[in-house]
Amino acid sequence: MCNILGPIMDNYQGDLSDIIRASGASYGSCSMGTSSSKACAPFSLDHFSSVLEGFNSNFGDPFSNTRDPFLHELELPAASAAYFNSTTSSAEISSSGALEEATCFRDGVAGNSNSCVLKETILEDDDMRRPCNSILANMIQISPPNDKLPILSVVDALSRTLKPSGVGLGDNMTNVKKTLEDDCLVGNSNKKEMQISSPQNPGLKRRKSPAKKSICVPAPAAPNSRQSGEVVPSDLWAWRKYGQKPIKGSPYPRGYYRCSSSKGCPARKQVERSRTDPNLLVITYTSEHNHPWPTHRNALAGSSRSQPSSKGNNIGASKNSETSHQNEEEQHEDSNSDSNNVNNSACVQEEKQFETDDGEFSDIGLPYKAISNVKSYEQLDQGLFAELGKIQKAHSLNLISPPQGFDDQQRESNALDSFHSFDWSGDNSTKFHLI
DNA sequence: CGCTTTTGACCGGCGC
DNA sequence: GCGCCGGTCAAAAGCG
Repeated sequence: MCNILGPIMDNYQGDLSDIIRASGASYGSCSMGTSSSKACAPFSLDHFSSVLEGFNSNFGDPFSNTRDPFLHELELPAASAAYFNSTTSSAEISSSGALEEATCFRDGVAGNSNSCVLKETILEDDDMRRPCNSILANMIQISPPNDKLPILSVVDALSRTLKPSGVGLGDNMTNVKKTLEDDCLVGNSNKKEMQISSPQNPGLKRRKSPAKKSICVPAPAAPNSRQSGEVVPSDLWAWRKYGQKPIKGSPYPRGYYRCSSSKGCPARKQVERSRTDPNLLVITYTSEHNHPWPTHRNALAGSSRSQPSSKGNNIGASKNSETSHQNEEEQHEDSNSDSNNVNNSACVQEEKQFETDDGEFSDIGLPYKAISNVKSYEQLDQGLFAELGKIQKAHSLNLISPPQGFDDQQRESNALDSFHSFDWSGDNSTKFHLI
């Protein structure tokens, strides 16, 4: 499962940010330690901190600023996207460039929704057919090659950026490079299950639209659980719900949220359950924050309101975990007690693997030692995510006021962001899932 | 008081 | 032009 770069590079048609995101997935997969993670090299703590640093600077979503350092410089001519499930090597391709619906994969295990997909959609003008880029957990999306940036230089840059602390990743990157040489640069992009539709779609006309990124995460609670409300995975931004609409073709309404951290912030997000898998939430981020991410959430009042006494059709309305840690804790407790919560069970299983396997990563630099001795999974969570929170907190200041020497290379490191804009300290089922 | 959620109304884009 | 649909607005009410 760790070897994510393999299927990517076998079919590589993307740009640097794609590779970096792929590496982010690999990072997440490897460092958390599963039975298959031995093949992956550990990352240094510096790298991990950089990853955390990069999480929060723009979108509330995990991949907000990953696009900027590269895609803003590159004018990619076309877009097609592949969604990889590294577990099964299956892939779906989309060339539309527009987000129709986030695709949620399962890893083949019934009821185990630990595979998440993120799509990024950038629609800027009528001719714009830019790549959709994303990874989350073991799901990877790649996009077409950029003829202005040689792929090998992309890999070189990635090799520098990843700062592997061991030899394994370096070897992996070498393999990546070789794979690119062997496959991609000679135009062999049709492998495995991958089906790449033509990126050229001259007749396609789209209206102007802000960048959109969509992420699919396990729903913290089933719709029919004790809490009728949608529990949205929390991130570090404060969001205010401003609307909810039933969506045609979906039995679940879509909630509309805007950033309440700063007045006038254009950031928006939409949250809805996947119509194909109610256990998954599709979160679509629109526009970017125009302010640093908040050091504290200023949205507390009214966030812990009790459920409405009537109008039971308000799926996704009565409880919002976005700004309420109390809600998150309740949800945590709820999901722990819900034996039918398949997401939770999947998470527990992964954490158990991690707990018994931490010796493999004693030199990683991540706070594994603090985790290794905990007894319960809850303690495991608290230990890990408390440490992550410390790192995150420490680096938040840098985000607000970047230190001198915050150069392009560091931004590249930040571009390796991945997962932490979701609240890792609350709901068990919404945490970053170990792979 | 300041924030939230809820929810019907409103608006604009799009297809016919 | 009309209807559908998605996105937003704003008033009402609740919470801390």
